[in-house]
Amino acid sequence: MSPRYQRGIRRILGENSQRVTPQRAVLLELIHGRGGHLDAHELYTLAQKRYPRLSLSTVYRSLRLFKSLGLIHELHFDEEHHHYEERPSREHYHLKCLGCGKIVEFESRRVDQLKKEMGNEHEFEVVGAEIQLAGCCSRCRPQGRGAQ
Amino acid sequence: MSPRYQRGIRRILGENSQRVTPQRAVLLELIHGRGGHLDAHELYTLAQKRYPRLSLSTVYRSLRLFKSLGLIHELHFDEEHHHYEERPSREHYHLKCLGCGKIVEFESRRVDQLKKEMGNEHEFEVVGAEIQLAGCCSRCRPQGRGAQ
DNA sequence: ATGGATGCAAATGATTTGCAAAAGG
DNA sequence: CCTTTTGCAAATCATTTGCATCCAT
Repeated sequence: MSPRYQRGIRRILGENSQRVTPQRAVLLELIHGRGGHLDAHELYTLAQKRYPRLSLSTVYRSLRLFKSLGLIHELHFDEEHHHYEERPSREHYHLKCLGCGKIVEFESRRVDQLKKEMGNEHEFEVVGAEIQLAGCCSRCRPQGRGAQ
Repeated sequence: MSPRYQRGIRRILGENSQRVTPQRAVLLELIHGRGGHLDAHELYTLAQKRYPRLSLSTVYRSLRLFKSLGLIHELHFDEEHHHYEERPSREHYHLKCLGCGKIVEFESRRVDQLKKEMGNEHEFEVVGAEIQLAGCCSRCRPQGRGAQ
């Protein structure tokens, strides 16, 4: 998409002696462009519109590569498959509505405190946190807002 | 195992008009007895020692039932399959060592604060949290202890 | 040119399901 | 008894892999 992003891709792949194929470029652009939390199949379907010869195995191979290079994050919701998002500049977490599936991203200083605290308490060097809060958004509650 | 636990199982299954089969009893006792975080296959192998006729489909069917009754929790680590634990009396979270795979359970008031805070901020009624911290335990670091 | 990347189809791993037989209440 | 549950095998879904061909460098 943006030439700046294209350059970034080339640099990171190149530094790791990975080739920049059109398949990889399309996939990265999709993950970058849509802020979404796509799974492999959604990504496959979307990417095929731009590159019809694309195969599903390439999607999986690319996702594994991107993950290993730290370009993307894998999310583990309460499902049988994973979802993916661009690696965020700052670690963040997810709040998911059990009614409509809407996902809200959030950050919180409390999590940093939690990581530090648990690291000390259990003698761990904590390097990452994955948090999914589950709940019901205002649209999915009859009242429309408020607590309870 | 304990007759008290047996009675608990019978009550909960009975109230939901679910039969108490030896297969289910063995599985629940395993999940209850071992504090572990077993996956379907581990559970299958262990349960087969006590009930050799057991089939893997029954394990999966039972896990789905137990989950739907709220008897167990499903954990989503960074793997292709899930793990299970007995439903804890109080919600807790997990800290996993990337070196040896050791899992430490923890609770923290900070998480309750986080849930409340995010609920207000995003107009969600938050009903649950799943948290996995990843890190390196003292045994898996050369220094043996201390931070960084 | 040439080694890594892809497409395809087949393999694998995790989980679900159809169905007849077994068994809990 | 009668309905639910089970075991088995086959089906399904997610993901990986072997291999001949293709293509980015």
